[in-house]
Amino acid sequence: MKEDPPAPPSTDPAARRPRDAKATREAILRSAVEAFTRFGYDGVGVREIAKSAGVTAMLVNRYFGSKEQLFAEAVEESFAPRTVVTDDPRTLSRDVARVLVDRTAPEADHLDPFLLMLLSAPNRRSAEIIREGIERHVERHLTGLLTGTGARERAGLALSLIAGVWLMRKVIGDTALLQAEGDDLARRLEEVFELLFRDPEREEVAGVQDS
Amino acid sequence: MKEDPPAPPSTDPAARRPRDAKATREAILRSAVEAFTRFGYDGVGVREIAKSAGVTAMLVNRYFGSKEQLFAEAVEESFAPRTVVTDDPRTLSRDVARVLVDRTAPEADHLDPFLLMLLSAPNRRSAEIIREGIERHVERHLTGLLTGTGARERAGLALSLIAGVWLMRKVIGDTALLQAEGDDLARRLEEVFELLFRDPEREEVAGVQDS
DNA sequence: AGGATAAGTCTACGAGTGTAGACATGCGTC
DNA sequence: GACGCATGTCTACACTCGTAGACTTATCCT
Repeated sequence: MKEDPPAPPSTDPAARRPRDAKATREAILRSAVEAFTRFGYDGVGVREIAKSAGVTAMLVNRYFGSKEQLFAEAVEESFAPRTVVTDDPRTLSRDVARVLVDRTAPEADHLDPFLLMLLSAPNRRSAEIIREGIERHVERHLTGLLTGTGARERAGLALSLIAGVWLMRKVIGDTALLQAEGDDLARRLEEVFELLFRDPEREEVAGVQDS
Repeated sequence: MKEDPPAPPSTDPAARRPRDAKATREAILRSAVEAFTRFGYDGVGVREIAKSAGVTAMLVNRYFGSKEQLFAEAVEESFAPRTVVTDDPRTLSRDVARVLVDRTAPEADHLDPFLLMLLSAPNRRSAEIIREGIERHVERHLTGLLTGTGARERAGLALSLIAGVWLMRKVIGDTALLQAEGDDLARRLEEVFELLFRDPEREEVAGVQDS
C-alpha cells in the first residue's frame, strides 16, 4: 500500500552529476558519437542523445548550437584520433586487412568512424561534413604512407574498399562475407591492399596493357 | 496584373491518365525506384513518391500495402534486370571497372541499384530487404561467373569495392577519387577486379604464405 | 548570508511522418 | 442509359522531429 515516491532516488544518471559544464558537454558529445555511429544522422534524435547523456534535449542545442553542429563535432571526435592502426608501410597491408576483418566480425561491435560515415551518408549535409573529415584526417594520413604515383587516388580506392567491407558485413549483413572464414578473408584483402599500397613503378612487371 | 487562375489546365500529369490500375501501379513503382535511389528509404515520404507519380499518398498504400512493401518491390525492380554488364569472364574485370567509373562520374546521374543500397542501408528493415535482393540477384550472378575456390567470397569482396566506390564518389563526394583521371582509375580498378575474379589456383604463383 | 550568473529544464510550436477510414468519381457491362 | 464496382481522393489521427523562448535551480564570489 501507499504509493511509492514517483522518483526513487536510486542511481539516477543525471541527478548525481554536480553541474559541471565541461563534463556535461563531453558526456553529450560521447553519447552523440555513439548514437550517430549506431544509427546514423537521421536515425537518431537529439532527445535520444540527450537522454543517454542524462540531460534534456534543449541543453544539447545550448552547447552545440544545432544538431548539425553537434554532428560536426562528433565527426571530428570520431575521425581525429588513431583511425589507421599502424604506420609501418611494410606491414600496412596485413595490419589493415586483419583489423578490418576483426572489427567487422559478427560478434564485434566496435564503434568505428566508417560506420558513422556509412549510416550518415544519405543526408547531404552530414555527407559533406563527413567528406571534409575523412579527407582531412584519414585519407591524408594514408596518402602520406604511400609512395609512388597516384598515392592519393590509391588511398581513396583503399578507403572505398574498407567502407564497402564495413557496409556489406556490418550494415547489410551480406551472407557471403559473413560466412567466409576470417583468416581467409584477411588473406585475400591483404592481397588487394598490397596491390593498392605498393609503389606501381617499383614493381618489376606492370603486366597490364599500356593504352 | 489580375491574378492567374489558380489551376491552369495545362499538362497536368495526373488528370490526363484515364484510370488504368496497372499503369498507375507501374507509375508509382517507377517513381518509387527513382526516389529511393536518389534519397534512400528514410529520405523520402510516400506523399512525395505519390506526387511525382501523379496520385495521392493513400493510393500508394492501397496498391502496395505499406511503404515497406513498396520498397521491397522497388528493390526487386531495381536489382532484377541486368545489373552486371557482361557475362564474358575474359573481359569481366575491364568491363566492370569501365562501367563503374563511367557511371560514378561526376556528370553522370545514373540511377543505380548500388545507390539505392547505400542510401537505404541505415534503416534496418530496408537493409534486410536489400540484403535479400543483392544476394539473390547480383551476388549469385557474379559468383556464377567466377571459377575456383572461394568464388562466393571473392564476389562479395568485389561487390564491396563497387559499393565503396559508389559511396566515395557519388555520395560522399571524395575529392581524391573525383579528381582522379577516369582512365587511370579504371585501370587500377581493373587490376583489383582481375585479382579478385581470377581463379586463385590457376595462377602460376600464389605468392602469399600458406598458413 | 545574499545576490549574480551559469547550468539546466519546461512548454510549446510548426512541420512532417505513415496510414486508417470514409467519401467521391469515372468506367465497363447489363 | 443506369447500375456497380474498381479507382482515386479527403480528412484525420497519433506521433516524432528540431528548436525557440521563458522559466527554475544550483553554484560561486564577495
